[in-house]
Amino acid sequence: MARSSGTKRAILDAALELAATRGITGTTMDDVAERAGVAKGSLYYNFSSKDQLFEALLEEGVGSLADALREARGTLVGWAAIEALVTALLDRIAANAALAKLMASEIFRTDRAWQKTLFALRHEALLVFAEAIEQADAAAPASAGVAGPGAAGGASTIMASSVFGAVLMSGLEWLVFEPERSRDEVAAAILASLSGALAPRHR
Amino acid sequence: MARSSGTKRAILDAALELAATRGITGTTMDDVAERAGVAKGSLYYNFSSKDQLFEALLEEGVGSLADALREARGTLVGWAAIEALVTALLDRIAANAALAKLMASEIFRTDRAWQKTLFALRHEALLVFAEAIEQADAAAPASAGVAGPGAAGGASTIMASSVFGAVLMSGLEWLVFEPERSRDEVAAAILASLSGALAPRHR
DNA sequence: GTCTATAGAGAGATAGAC
DNA sequence: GTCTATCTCTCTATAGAC
Repeated sequence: MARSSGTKRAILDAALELAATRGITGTTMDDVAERAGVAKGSLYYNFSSKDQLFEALLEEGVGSLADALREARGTLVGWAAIEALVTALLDRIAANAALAKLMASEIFRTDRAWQKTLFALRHEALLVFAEAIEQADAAAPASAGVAGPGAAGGASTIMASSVFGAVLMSGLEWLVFEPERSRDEVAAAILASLSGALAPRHR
Repeated sequence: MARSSGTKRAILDAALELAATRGITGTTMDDVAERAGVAKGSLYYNFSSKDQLFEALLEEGVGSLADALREARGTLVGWAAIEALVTALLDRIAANAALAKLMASEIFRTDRAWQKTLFALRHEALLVFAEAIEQADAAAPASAGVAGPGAAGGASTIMASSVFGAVLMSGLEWLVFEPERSRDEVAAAILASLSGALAPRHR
């Protein structure tokens, strides 16, 4: 469900753009109304409160992330799956930098009205990574210093965060501070850091 | 310089704790005063404004990070340097989770009064990683699909973000959502993801 | 150097006309 | 379904006593 009259969409878009730079708490309903080109009353006609507006925004944005990741992985396994997930996530960050910034700043907040919603969505997205990692980790050879397959000993959610964090931070570093780089260059750098380019050959 | 009378310290500590969960904009000067056990007037006696208070806080916290990282690296090179940096950063995140949360949520904001200060400090910390990476990357064998040493082709700041992001996100995932795990387990999972545990043996 | 009290601006939310 | 006008509360910051 997208729109009643386009107004809802305009409000969500305006709210996202503003919150990406000022943060949610720093974005006022007056700002959103002005940017969306509607009156403040219309905000409250479409959303019951500021909290509810941003919950809807995060639900829409982060909610589709897990689907996109699952689709990107498809039937791939092992390192190919990791590669696909990393580049898909990077592309999504590039296509929606505002949402990525918002995610980065909200994901570890524990006092929000929408905390449960966001937590569930975050968990779902991480799970796609964790599944691919469990499978790839089991298949890969022993890694340096740690005993064989399953190197992380069941800590696949931590490894998933690790990969997710690597992509999110690099992606935003690129978009916010080094926009002159190409997408492929950034993707290659991330994949290099994850493929052991920094490690010696003991694996 | 730490204190005039302990009041400054108490204010900074209170501000950090509150901002870690509510965010800076969501933290009021009244909250800070109450938690610090002083009157609001004392906040403005010690800091000229709310912005200045939080700038001082970030400067103190993030500013010491680069020093700590440099010290952790010491004279190590190659993968040993990366390992030392990763574990040092993880330990610092664990020791100061509040600051880590704050960093995660402020690092990509571009509208803050203290933006220039924070950018410079962030850059300094990333540089320590970038230097170690340039050296390790040049020394390591060819990585999968990409031509030999210097795999990232000068994108060492992106690789640095990648490693930094991996540690920051995993560290917070651990502290916020999976505190029952041990530090060593988390460190091992992060290092595994960076040492190529997920990649095939083509390197 | 720390307090209380308050000024003044800005925030979320609602009422009611059109 | 959208607007304008306004209510009420909260926030930053300051003034002035102690």
